[in-house]
Amino acid sequence: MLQLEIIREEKARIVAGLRKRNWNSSQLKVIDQIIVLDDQRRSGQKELDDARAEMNKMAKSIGALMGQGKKEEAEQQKKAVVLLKDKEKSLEEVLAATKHDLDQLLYSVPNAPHKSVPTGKTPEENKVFKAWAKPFPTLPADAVPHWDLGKKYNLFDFELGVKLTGSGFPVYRGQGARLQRALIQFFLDEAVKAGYEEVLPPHLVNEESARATGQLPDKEAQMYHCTEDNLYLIPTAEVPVTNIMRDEIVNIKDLPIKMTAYTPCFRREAGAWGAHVRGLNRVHQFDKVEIVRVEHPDNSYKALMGMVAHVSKLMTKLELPYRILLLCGGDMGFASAKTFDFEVWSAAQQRWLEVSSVSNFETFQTNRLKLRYRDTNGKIELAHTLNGSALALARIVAALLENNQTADGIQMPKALWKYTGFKKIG
RNA sequence: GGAGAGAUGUCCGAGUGGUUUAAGGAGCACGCCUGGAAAGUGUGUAUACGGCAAAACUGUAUCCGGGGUUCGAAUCCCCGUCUCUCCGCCA
Repeated sequence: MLQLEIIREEKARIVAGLRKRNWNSSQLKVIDQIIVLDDQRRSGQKELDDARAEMNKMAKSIGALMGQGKKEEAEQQKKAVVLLKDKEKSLEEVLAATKHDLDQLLYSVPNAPHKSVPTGKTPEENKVFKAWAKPFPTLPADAVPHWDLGKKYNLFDFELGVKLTGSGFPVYRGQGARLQRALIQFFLDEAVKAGYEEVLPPHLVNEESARATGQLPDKEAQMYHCTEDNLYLIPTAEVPVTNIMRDEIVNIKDLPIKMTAYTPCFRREAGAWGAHVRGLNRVHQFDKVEIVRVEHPDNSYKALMGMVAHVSKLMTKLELPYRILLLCGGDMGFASAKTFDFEVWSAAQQRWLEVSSVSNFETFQTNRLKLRYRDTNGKIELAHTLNGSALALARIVAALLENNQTADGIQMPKALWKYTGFKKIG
Protein backbone atom coordinates (compact mmCIF):
# COMPACT_ATOMS: atom_id res chain seq x y z
CA MET A 1 0.00 0.00 0.00
CA LEU A 2 1.01 3.59 -0.48
CA GLN A 3 2.98 5.22 2.31
CA LEU A 4 1.00 7.71 4.36
CA GLU A 5 4.06 9.90 4.41
CA ILE A 6 4.05 10.13 0.62
CA ILE A 7 0.31 10.68 0.39
CA ARG A 8 0.65 13.62 2.77
CA GLU A 9 3.81 15.15 1.36
CA GLU A 10 3.43 14.43 -2.33
CA LYS A 11 -0.32 14.49 -2.69
CA ALA A 12 -0.18 16.23 -6.09
CA ARG A 13 2.04 13.52 -7.53
CA ILE A 14 -0.18 10.75 -6.17
CA VAL A 15 -3.32 12.38 -7.54
CA ALA A 16 -1.70 12.89 -10.95
CA GLY A 17 -0.67 9.24 -10.92
CA LEU A 18 -4.12 7.95 -10.01
CA ARG A 19 -5.63 10.01 -12.82
CA LYS A 20 -3.54 7.87 -15.18
CA ARG A 21 -5.52 4.94 -13.82
CA ASN A 22 -8.58 6.94 -14.80
CA TRP A 23 -9.63 7.82 -11.32
CA ASN A 24 -12.29 10.52 -11.39
CA SER A 25 -12.68 13.35 -8.89
CA SER A 26 -15.13 11.46 -6.73
CA GLN A 27 -12.78 8.48 -6.48
CA LEU A 28 -9.92 10.82 -5.66
CA LYS A 29 -11.79 12.04 -2.60
CA VAL A 30 -10.42 8.95 -0.89
CA ILE A 31 -7.07 10.69 -0.69
CA ASP A 32 -8.50 13.53 1.36
CA GLN A 33 -10.43 11.08 3.52
CA ILE A 34 -7.19 9.28 4.21
CA ILE A 35 -5.50 12.47 5.34
CA VAL A 36 -8.43 13.37 7.60
CA LEU A 37 -8.43 9.90 9.14
CA ASP A 38 -4.69 10.07 9.64
CA ASP A 39 -5.11 13.36 11.50
CA GLN A 40 -7.70 11.67 13.68
CA ARG A 41 -5.37 8.76 14.24
CA ARG A 42 -2.59 11.07 15.36
CA SER A 43 -4.67 13.04 17.82
CA GLY A 44 -6.24 9.82 19.11
CA GLN A 45 -2.77 8.34 19.58
CA LYS A 46 -1.67 11.41 21.51
CA GLU A 47 -4.68 11.31 23.84
CA LEU A 48 -4.21 7.62 24.50
CA ASP A 49 -0.49 7.98 25.11
CA ASP A 50 -1.11 10.83 27.55
CA ALA A 51 -3.70 8.81 29.45
CA ARG A 52 -1.32 5.88 29.68
CA ALA A 53 1.53 8.10 30.82
CA GLU A 54 -0.68 9.34 33.65
CA MET A 55 -1.64 5.81 34.65
CA ASN A 56 1.95 4.63 34.58
CA LYS A 57 2.92 7.48 36.84
CA MET A 58 0.21 6.64 39.35
CA ALA A 59 1.00 2.95 39.33
CA LYS A 60 4.55 3.79 40.17
CA SER A 61 3.59 6.08 43.00
CA ILE A 62 1.30 3.40 44.40
CA GLY A 63 4.23 1.04 44.33
CA ALA A 64 6.34 3.55 46.22
CA LEU A 65 3.60 4.11 48.82
CA MET A 66 3.23 0.37 49.34
CA GLY A 67 6.95 0.13 49.84
CA GLN A 68 6.77 2.76 52.53
CA GLY A 69 3.88 0.97 54.20
CA LYS A 70 1.42 3.80 53.51
CA LYS A 71 -1.45 1.50 52.70
CA GLU A 72 -4.32 3.93 53.06
CA GLU A 73 -2.86 6.48 50.71
CA ALA A 74 -2.20 3.75 48.21
CA GLU A 75 -5.79 2.56 48.37
CA GLN A 76 -6.99 6.08 47.70
CA GLN A 77 -4.82 6.38 44.59
CA LYS A 78 -6.03 3.04 43.34
CA LYS A 79 -9.57 4.37 43.22
CA ALA A 80 -8.39 7.33 41.13
CA VAL A 81 -6.67 5.08 38.62
CA VAL A 82 -9.80 3.02 38.09
CA LEU A 83 -11.52 6.09 36.68
CA LEU A 84 -8.65 6.67 34.26
CA LYS A 85 -8.89 3.09 33.10
CA ASP A 86 -12.36 3.59 31.70
CA LYS A 87 -11.14 6.61 29.79
CA GLU A 88 -8.19 4.67 28.43
CA LYS A 89 -10.42 1.89 27.27
CA SER A 90 -12.74 4.14 25.32
CA LEU A 91 -9.80 6.01 23.77
CA GLU A 92 -8.37 2.65 22.73
CA GLU A 93 -11.59 1.65 21.03
CA VAL A 94 -11.87 4.91 19.13
CA LEU A 95 -8.26 4.68 17.96
CA ALA A 96 -8.64 1.07 16.87
CA ALA A 97 -11.71 1.97 14.84
CA THR A 98 -9.92 4.90 13.22
CA LYS A 99 -6.94 2.75 12.33
CA HIS A 100 -9.19 0.10 10.87
CA ASP A 101 -11.02 2.59 8.67
CA LEU A 102 -7.74 4.14 7.60
CA ASP A 103 -6.31 0.76 6.65
CA GLN A 104 -9.40 -0.13 4.65
CA LEU A 105 -8.99 3.03 2.61
CA LEU A 106 -5.25 2.55 2.16
CA TYR A 107 -5.80 -1.01 0.96
CA SER A 108 -8.23 0.28 -1.65
CA VAL A 109 -5.76 2.65 -3.32
CA PRO A 110 -3.52 1.22 -6.06
CA ASN A 111 0.04 2.34 -6.61
CA ALA A 112 0.52 5.70 -8.28
CA PRO A 113 2.00 5.16 -11.75
CA HIS A 114 5.41 6.63 -12.50
CA LYS A 115 5.49 9.88 -14.45
CA SER A 116 6.66 8.05 -17.59
CA VAL A 117 3.55 5.83 -17.64
CA PRO A 118 1.04 6.73 -20.38
CA THR A 119 -2.56 7.53 -19.57
CA GLY A 120 -5.11 5.06 -20.86
CA LYS A 121 -7.97 2.77 -19.99
CA THR A 122 -7.57 -0.36 -22.03
CA PRO A 123 -4.81 -2.62 -23.38
CA GLU A 124 -5.23 -0.85 -26.76
CA GLU A 125 -3.70 2.24 -25.21
CA ASN A 126 -0.50 0.51 -24.15
CA LYS A 127 2.54 1.88 -25.93
CA VAL A 128 4.73 -0.34 -28.05
CA PHE A 129 8.08 0.19 -26.39
CA LYS A 130 9.98 -2.10 -28.72
CA ALA A 131 8.42 -3.50 -31.89
CA TRP A 132 9.42 -6.63 -33.77
CA ALA A 133 11.25 -5.34 -36.83
CA LYS A 134 11.99 -8.59 -38.66
CA PRO A 135 9.46 -10.59 -40.67
CA PHE A 136 7.34 -13.16 -38.86
CA PRO A 137 8.07 -16.86 -39.48
CA THR A 138 6.53 -18.25 -42.63
CA LEU A 139 4.63 -21.44 -41.93
CA PRO A 140 3.85 -24.37 -44.21
CA ALA A 141 0.44 -24.26 -45.88
CA ASP A 142 -0.92 -26.94 -43.58
CA ALA A 143 0.29 -25.23 -40.38
CA VAL A 144 -1.89 -25.78 -37.31
CA PRO A 145 -2.24 -24.22 -33.87
CA HIS A 146 -0.32 -25.70 -30.94
CA TRP A 147 -3.27 -27.64 -29.55
CA ASP A 148 -3.32 -29.70 -32.73
CA LEU A 149 0.46 -30.09 -32.65
CA GLY A 150 0.19 -31.29 -29.07
CA LYS A 151 -2.14 -34.06 -30.20
CA LYS A 152 -0.15 -34.93 -33.29
CA TYR A 153 3.12 -35.41 -31.42
CA ASN A 154 1.62 -36.51 -28.07
CA LEU A 155 3.11 -33.53 -26.17
CA PHE A 156 0.25 -32.66 -23.85
CA ASP A 157 -3.25 -33.88 -23.17
CA PHE A 158 -6.07 -31.66 -21.95
CA GLU A 159 -8.74 -34.35 -21.81
CA LEU A 160 -6.56 -36.42 -19.56
CA GLY A 161 -6.08 -33.36 -17.32
CA VAL A 162 -9.84 -33.07 -17.03
CA LYS A 163 -10.03 -36.68 -15.89
CA LEU A 164 -7.40 -36.11 -13.21
CA THR A 165 -8.28 -32.61 -12.09
CA GLY A 166 -10.44 -30.43 -14.31
CA SER A 167 -10.18 -28.15 -17.30
CA GLY A 168 -7.06 -26.03 -17.59
CA PHE A 169 -4.74 -28.62 -16.05
CA PRO A 170 -2.85 -30.15 -18.98
CA VAL A 171 -0.84 -33.34 -18.64
CA TYR A 172 2.49 -32.97 -20.45
CA ARG A 173 4.05 -36.11 -21.77
CA GLY A 174 6.95 -37.47 -23.78
CA GLN A 175 8.91 -34.77 -25.56
CA GLY A 176 6.34 -32.25 -24.32
CA ALA A 177 7.20 -33.00 -20.70
CA ARG A 178 10.89 -32.97 -21.51
CA LEU A 179 10.58 -29.59 -23.25
CA GLN A 180 8.86 -28.23 -20.18
CA ARG A 181 11.72 -29.33 -17.93
CA ALA A 182 14.31 -28.10 -20.43
CA LEU A 183 12.85 -24.59 -20.49
CA ILE A 184 12.74 -24.39 -16.71
CA GLN A 185 16.37 -25.44 -16.50
CA PHE A 186 17.39 -23.03 -19.27
CA PHE A 187 15.65 -20.06 -17.65
CA LEU A 188 17.09 -20.83 -14.22
CA ASP A 189 20.60 -21.18 -15.63
CA GLU A 190 20.31 -17.84 -17.41
CA ALA A 191 19.06 -16.13 -14.24
CA VAL A 192 21.86 -17.60 -12.15
CA LYS A 193 24.36 -16.46 -14.77
CA ALA A 194 22.90 -12.97 -14.45
CA GLY A 195 23.64 -12.99 -10.72
CA TYR A 196 20.33 -14.10 -9.24
CA GLU A 197 20.38 -16.49 -6.30
CA GLU A 198 18.29 -19.57 -6.98
CA VAL A 199 15.67 -20.37 -4.37
CA LEU A 200 13.06 -23.09 -4.22
CA PRO A 201 10.22 -21.78 -2.06
CA PRO A 202 7.03 -23.40 -0.78
CA HIS A 203 4.15 -23.45 -3.21
CA LEU A 204 1.62 -22.60 -0.51
CA VAL A 205 1.72 -19.37 1.47
CA ASN A 206 -0.12 -18.06 4.50
CA GLU A 207 -2.44 -15.11 4.61
CA GLU A 208 0.21 -12.71 5.85
CA SER A 209 2.48 -13.40 2.89
CA ALA A 210 -0.35 -12.99 0.41
CA ARG A 211 -1.27 -9.70 2.00
CA ALA A 212 2.27 -8.35 2.07
CA THR A 213 2.80 -8.63 -1.69
CA GLY A 214 -0.68 -7.32 -2.40
CA GLN A 215 -2.54 -10.42 -3.62
CA LEU A 216 -4.86 -9.95 -0.67
CA PRO A 217 -7.32 -8.39 -0.48
CA ASP A 218 -7.17 -7.29 -4.12
CA LYS A 219 -6.91 -10.64 -5.90
CA GLU A 220 -8.50 -13.05 -3.50
CA ALA A 221 -10.71 -14.57 -6.20
CA GLN A 222 -7.65 -15.32 -8.33
CA MET A 223 -6.07 -17.68 -5.80
CA TYR A 224 -6.87 -21.24 -4.78
CA HIS A 225 -7.53 -21.21 -1.06
CA CYS A 226 -7.04 -24.23 1.21
CA THR A 227 -9.54 -23.21 3.83
CA GLU A 228 -8.77 -26.09 6.18
CA ASP A 229 -5.30 -24.66 6.83
CA ASN A 230 -5.93 -21.13 5.58
CA LEU A 231 -3.17 -21.39 2.99
CA TYR A 232 -3.11 -20.15 -0.57
CA LEU A 233 -1.62 -21.87 -3.62
CA ILE A 234 0.78 -19.33 -5.07
CA PRO A 235 -0.31 -17.52 -8.24
CA THR A 236 3.36 -16.60 -8.83
CA ALA A 237 6.74 -17.18 -7.18
CA GLU A 238 6.79 -13.47 -6.47
CA VAL A 239 4.74 -14.12 -3.34
CA PRO A 240 6.98 -16.52 -1.41
CA VAL A 241 10.23 -15.09 -2.79
CA THR A 242 9.51 -11.45 -1.99
CA ASN A 243 8.27 -12.48 1.45
CA ILE A 244 11.66 -13.99 2.22
CA MET A 245 12.70 -10.42 2.94
CA ARG A 246 9.66 -9.50 5.01
CA ASP A 247 10.40 -7.63 8.26
CA GLU A 248 14.07 -7.26 7.41
CA ILE A 249 16.33 -4.28 7.75
CA VAL A 250 19.18 -4.86 5.34
CA ASN A 251 22.52 -3.15 5.13
CA ILE A 252 22.74 -0.72 2.25
CA LYS A 253 25.78 -2.52 0.92
CA ASP A 254 23.79 -5.75 0.63
CA LEU A 255 21.63 -4.11 -2.06
CA PRO A 256 20.64 -5.10 -4.61
CA ILE A 257 19.29 -8.47 -3.53
CA LYS A 258 18.57 -10.64 -6.55
CA MET A 259 16.67 -13.91 -6.36
CA THR A 260 15.18 -16.29 -8.89
CA ALA A 261 12.81 -19.18 -8.44
CA TYR A 262 11.02 -21.76 -10.48
CA THR A 263 7.55 -22.64 -9.27
CA PRO A 264 4.31 -23.84 -10.71
CA CYS A 265 1.70 -21.07 -10.63
CA PHE A 266 -1.95 -21.62 -9.80
CA ARG A 267 -4.65 -19.27 -11.00
CA ARG A 268 -8.38 -19.73 -10.82
CA GLU A 269 -9.01 -17.27 -13.69
CA ALA A 270 -12.66 -17.24 -12.71
CA GLY A 271 -14.96 -16.15 -15.51
CA ALA A 272 -12.18 -15.47 -17.97
CA TRP A 273 -12.91 -18.15 -20.54
CA GLY A 274 -13.69 -17.84 -24.22
CA ALA A 275 -12.62 -18.96 -27.66
CA HIS A 276 -9.32 -17.08 -27.48
CA VAL A 277 -8.11 -19.08 -24.50
CA ARG A 278 -7.86 -22.48 -26.11
CA GLY A 279 -4.99 -24.83 -25.46
CA LEU A 280 -2.06 -23.44 -23.55
CA ASN A 281 -3.14 -19.82 -23.99
CA ARG A 282 -4.69 -19.82 -20.56
CA VAL A 283 -4.46 -22.59 -17.98
CA HIS A 284 -5.01 -22.94 -14.25
CA GLN A 285 -1.55 -24.32 -13.59
CA PHE A 286 1.59 -23.34 -15.44
CA ASP A 287 5.31 -23.25 -14.81
CA LYS A 288 7.27 -20.04 -14.47
CA VAL A 289 10.73 -18.83 -13.56
CA GLU A 290 10.53 -15.52 -11.74
CA ILE A 291 13.23 -12.95 -11.05
CA VAL A 292 12.93 -10.69 -8.02
CA ARG A 293 15.05 -7.72 -7.00
CA VAL A 294 15.27 -5.56 -3.90
CA GLU A 295 16.82 -2.23 -4.83
CA HIS A 296 17.87 1.12 -3.47
CA PRO A 297 15.23 3.67 -4.59
CA ASP A 298 17.85 5.60 -6.60
CA ASN A 299 18.61 2.52 -8.66
CA SER A 300 15.25 0.83 -9.13
CA TYR A 301 14.36 2.22 -12.54
CA LYS A 302 17.77 1.35 -13.89
CA ALA A 303 17.25 -2.14 -12.46
CA LEU A 304 13.86 -2.33 -14.19
CA MET A 305 15.54 -1.77 -17.56
CA GLY A 306 18.15 -4.36 -16.65
CA MET A 307 15.40 -6.90 -16.10
CA VAL A 308 13.77 -5.96 -19.39
CA ALA A 309 17.12 -6.56 -21.08
CA HIS A 310 17.42 -9.95 -19.39
CA VAL A 311 14.02 -11.09 -20.64
CA SER A 312 14.79 -9.73 -24.12
CA LYS A 313 17.89 -11.87 -24.19
CA LEU A 314 15.88 -14.97 -23.32
CA MET A 315 13.48 -14.29 -26.18
CA THR A 316 16.37 -13.76 -28.57
CA LYS A 317 18.04 -17.00 -27.53
CA LEU A 318 14.77 -18.83 -28.07
CA GLU A 319 14.60 -17.19 -31.51
CA LEU A 320 11.04 -16.05 -30.91
CA PRO A 321 9.46 -12.90 -32.39
CA TYR A 322 8.41 -10.62 -29.55
CA ARG A 323 7.50 -7.07 -28.70
CA ILE A 324 7.65 -5.04 -25.51
CA LEU A 325 4.73 -2.94 -24.32
CA LEU A 326 4.83 -0.11 -21.82
CA LEU A 327 1.52 -0.54 -20.04
CA CYS A 328 -0.83 2.40 -19.69
CA GLY A 329 -2.20 3.36 -16.27
CA GLY A 330 -5.50 1.58 -16.83
CA ASP A 331 -3.94 -1.76 -17.73
CA MET A 332 -1.34 -1.92 -14.96
CA GLY A 333 -1.52 -4.21 -11.96
CA PHE A 334 -2.74 -2.84 -8.65
CA ALA A 335 0.67 -2.75 -6.93
CA SER A 336 2.84 -1.63 -9.82
CA ALA A 337 4.27 1.81 -10.53
CA LYS A 338 5.53 0.90 -13.97
CA THR A 339 5.17 -2.29 -15.99
CA PHE A 340 6.57 -3.64 -19.23
CA ASP A 341 4.81 -6.61 -20.81
CA PHE A 342 6.48 -9.02 -23.21
CA GLU A 343 4.38 -10.60 -25.91
CA VAL A 344 5.41 -13.46 -28.17
CA TRP A 345 4.12 -13.84 -31.71
CA SER A 346 2.13 -17.02 -32.05
CA ALA A 347 2.37 -17.64 -35.78
CA ALA A 348 -0.36 -20.22 -36.29
CA GLN A 349 -2.87 -18.28 -34.21
CA GLN A 350 -1.68 -15.02 -35.75
CA ARG A 351 -1.74 -13.21 -32.42
CA TRP A 352 0.42 -11.87 -29.62
CA LEU A 353 0.51 -13.80 -26.33
CA GLU A 354 1.66 -12.23 -23.07
CA VAL A 355 4.60 -14.16 -21.65
CA SER A 356 6.23 -11.80 -19.20
CA SER A 357 5.40 -8.84 -17.04
CA VAL A 358 8.25 -6.85 -15.52
CA SER A 359 7.35 -4.32 -12.86
CA ASN A 360 8.73 -1.84 -10.38
CA PHE A 361 6.59 -1.64 -7.26
CA GLU A 362 8.66 1.11 -5.64
CA THR A 363 7.69 1.06 -1.93
CA PHE A 364 4.16 -0.26 -2.46
CA GLN A 365 5.11 -3.78 -1.41
CA THR A 366 7.90 -2.95 1.01
CA ASN A 367 5.53 -0.76 3.00
CA ARG A 368 3.48 -3.83 3.86
CA LEU A 369 6.50 -6.12 3.90
CA LYS A 370 8.39 -3.78 6.23
CA LEU A 371 11.45 -4.39 4.08
CA ARG A 372 13.90 -1.59 4.78
CA TYR A 373 17.54 -0.72 4.45
CA ARG A 374 19.82 1.30 6.68
CA ASP A 375 21.21 4.25 4.79
CA THR A 376 24.82 5.41 5.09
CA ASN A 377 23.70 8.05 7.61
CA GLY A 378 21.96 5.37 9.70
CA LYS A 379 18.47 6.34 8.61
CA ILE A 380 16.02 3.52 7.90
CA GLU A 381 14.15 3.73 4.60
CA LEU A 382 11.84 1.45 2.63
CA ALA A 383 13.54 -0.37 -0.23
CA HIS A 384 12.06 -0.81 -3.70
CA THR A 385 10.98 -4.21 -5.01
CA LEU A 386 10.78 -5.37 -8.61
CA ASN A 387 9.94 -8.60 -10.29
CA GLY A 388 9.40 -10.14 -13.66
CA SER A 389 8.65 -13.41 -15.37
CA ALA A 390 11.78 -14.85 -16.91
CA LEU A 391 9.88 -16.64 -18.23
CA ALA A 392 6.32 -18.07 -18.14
CA LEU A 393 6.22 -21.41 -19.84
CA ALA A 394 2.86 -22.42 -21.26
CA ARG A 395 2.59 -19.67 -23.84
CA ILE A 396 6.26 -19.84 -24.72
CA VAL A 397 5.71 -23.50 -25.50
CA ALA A 398 2.69 -22.62 -27.65
CA ALA A 399 4.77 -20.16 -29.69
CA LEU A 400 7.79 -22.48 -29.95
CA LEU A 401 5.65 -25.26 -31.35
CA GLU A 402 3.65 -23.14 -33.75
CA ASN A 403 6.47 -21.01 -35.10
CA ASN A 404 8.89 -23.86 -35.69
CA GLN A 405 6.61 -26.46 -37.24
CA THR A 406 7.82 -28.00 -40.48
CA ALA A 407 6.64 -30.79 -42.73
CA ASP A 408 8.76 -33.27 -40.80
CA GLY A 409 8.66 -32.17 -37.19
CA ILE A 410 9.15 -29.16 -34.94
CA GLN A 411 12.62 -27.62 -34.85
CA MET A 412 14.00 -26.61 -31.45
CA PRO A 413 16.11 -23.46 -31.08
CA LYS A 414 19.80 -24.18 -30.67
CA ALA A 415 19.93 -22.75 -27.16
CA LEU A 416 17.65 -25.55 -25.95
CA TRP A 417 19.41 -28.53 -27.49
CA LYS A 418 21.59 -29.32 -24.54
CA TYR A 419 18.54 -29.14 -22.26
CA THR A 420 16.04 -31.08 -24.36
CA GLY A 421 18.45 -33.69 -25.59
CA PHE A 422 16.73 -33.49 -28.98
CA LYS A 423 16.88 -30.96 -31.81
CA LYS A 424 13.47 -31.66 -33.17
CA ILE A 425 10.10 -32.96 -32.06
CA GLY A 426 8.67 -35.80 -34.13
C1' G B 1 -1.30 -37.56 16.03
C1' G B 2 0.28 -38.41 21.72
C1' A B 3 3.51 -36.86 26.06
C1' G B 4 6.99 -33.46 28.07
C1' A B 5 10.18 -28.98 27.85
C1' G B 6 10.84 -24.30 25.96
C1' A B 7 10.42 -19.16 23.14
C1' U B 8 13.70 -12.62 26.67
C1' G B 9 17.63 -7.34 22.58
C1' U B 10 22.35 -8.73 16.93
C1' C B 11 23.79 -13.35 19.76
C1' C B 12 24.32 -15.99 24.60
C1' G B 13 21.86 -15.39 29.02
C1' A B 14 19.66 -13.63 34.25
C1' G B 15 15.09 -12.34 35.69
C1' U B 16 8.13 -15.94 39.75
C1' G B 17 4.04 -9.14 40.81
C1' G B 18 6.54 -2.81 42.27
C1' U B 19 14.22 1.50 42.15
C1' U B 20 13.93 -3.74 35.73
C1' U B 21 14.59 2.67 33.62
C1' A B 22 15.34 -5.73 31.14
C1' A B 23 21.27 -7.61 35.13
C1' G B 24 25.64 -9.76 33.11
C1' G B 25 28.55 -11.47 29.00
C1' A B 26 29.78 -11.66 23.73
C1' G B 27 29.65 -9.16 19.21
C1' C B 28 29.65 -4.51 16.61
C1' A B 29 30.82 1.06 16.21
C1' C B 30 33.67 5.14 17.92
C1' G B 31 37.53 7.01 21.24
C1' C B 32 41.84 6.37 24.68
C1' C B 33 46.29 3.51 25.19
C1' U B 34 50.27 1.48 21.27
C1' G B 35 55.57 2.43 16.53
C1' G B 36 51.43 -0.88 14.70
C1' A B 37 48.31 -4.66 16.52
C1' A B 38 46.50 -7.74 20.48
C1' A B 39 45.28 -7.12 25.45
C1' G B 40 43.34 -3.35 28.50
C1' U B 41 39.99 0.74 29.01
C1' G B 42 35.84 4.41 28.21
C1' U B 43 31.38 5.54 25.57
C1' G B 44 27.59 4.03 22.51
C1' U B 45 24.70 0.06 20.35
C1' A B 46 16.48 -2.02 18.95
C1' U B 47 11.87 -1.02 16.30
C1' A B 48 7.11 1.31 15.46
C1' C B 49 3.74 5.32 16.24
C1' G B 50 3.37 10.24 18.33
C1' G B 51 4.73 15.54 20.53
C1' C B 52 8.25 20.09 18.92
C1' A B 53 9.50 24.18 12.66
C1' A B 54 13.66 21.01 13.51
C1' A B 55 17.43 19.08 16.52
C1' A B 56 18.28 18.20 21.43
C1' C B 57 14.74 16.21 24.17
C1' U B 58 10.34 13.66 25.20
C1' G B 59 5.45 10.28 25.46
C1' U B 60 3.44 5.45 24.29
C1' A B 61 3.84 0.43 22.72
C1' U B 62 6.79 -3.97 21.95
C1' C B 63 10.29 -9.86 26.40
C1' C B 64 6.73 -15.52 20.24
C1' G B 65 1.23 -13.79 18.89
C1' G B 66 -3.76 -12.76 20.88
C1' G B 67 -6.95 -12.20 25.14
C1' G B 68 -7.52 -11.90 30.62
C1' U B 69 -6.43 -10.88 36.13
C1' U B 70 -4.20 -6.44 38.75
C1' C B 71 -3.47 0.27 40.73
C1' G B 72 0.94 -2.20 38.43
C1' A B 73 2.76 -8.21 34.28
C1' A B 74 8.84 -10.45 30.97
C1' U B 75 6.84 -12.67 35.63
C1' C B 76 0.13 -15.08 37.18
C1' C B 77 -4.29 -17.29 34.07
C1' C B 78 -6.60 -18.77 29.13
C1' C B 79 -6.20 -19.57 23.71
C1' G B 80 -2.98 -19.97 19.54
C1' U B 81 1.79 -20.41 16.80
C1' C B 82 6.55 -22.21 16.47
C1' U B 83 11.06 -24.94 18.23
C1' C B 84 13.39 -29.05 20.85
C1' U B 85 13.17 -34.22 23.12
C1' C B 86 10.65 -38.95 23.26
C1' C B 87 6.75 -42.07 21.05
C1' G B 88 3.62 -43.14 16.73
C1' C B 89 3.20 -42.62 11.37
C1' C B 90 5.95 -41.86 6.99
C1' A B 91 8.60 -40.34 1.21
